[in-house]
Amino acid sequence: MKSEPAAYSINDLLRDKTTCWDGVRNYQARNFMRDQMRLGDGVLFYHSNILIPGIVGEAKVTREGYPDYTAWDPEDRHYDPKTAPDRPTWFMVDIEFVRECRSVITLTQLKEIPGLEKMEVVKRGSRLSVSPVTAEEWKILIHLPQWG
DNA sequence: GCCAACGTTGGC
DNA sequence: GCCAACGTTGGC
Repeated sequence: MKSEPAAYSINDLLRDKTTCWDGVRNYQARNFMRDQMRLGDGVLFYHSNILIPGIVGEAKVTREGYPDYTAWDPEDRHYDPKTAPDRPTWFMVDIEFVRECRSVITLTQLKEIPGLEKMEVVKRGSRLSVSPVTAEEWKILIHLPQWG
């Protein structure tokens, strides 16, 4: 899961322990949260739009897909006037902090590791804020020395 | 700050 | 349903 640290960082998650992943307004990303993420699933927390983008920590899913209520809040930055009150368009999951990397697994490094070529985040022009990680990719990533 | 990539919108 | 215009994302 990608986040701009200026908006919400791994340290924010460390402080909060848990958070709802609200504000996603992209159908593909929504589908992953609504249909594929399951209780206990591992999550890699990625910082985007920063000097050194990359994976900075691990989290896990603590609540499966449910309606993102911010879509109905006119005061919210992600308000979606087209979403009917009784029929949610947007979904989110809850995640919980697991651990922080000792050092960032940088995007540059990710691009050099064999077996990660197909990861969404590694692809050029990738804009999906939520994307799946295969079991093989997870195995490679979770054993990197940056976890400490 | 630039710009490529790409999703969304809206006119036709 | 096409496609140009536009807006957003995000690496650099």
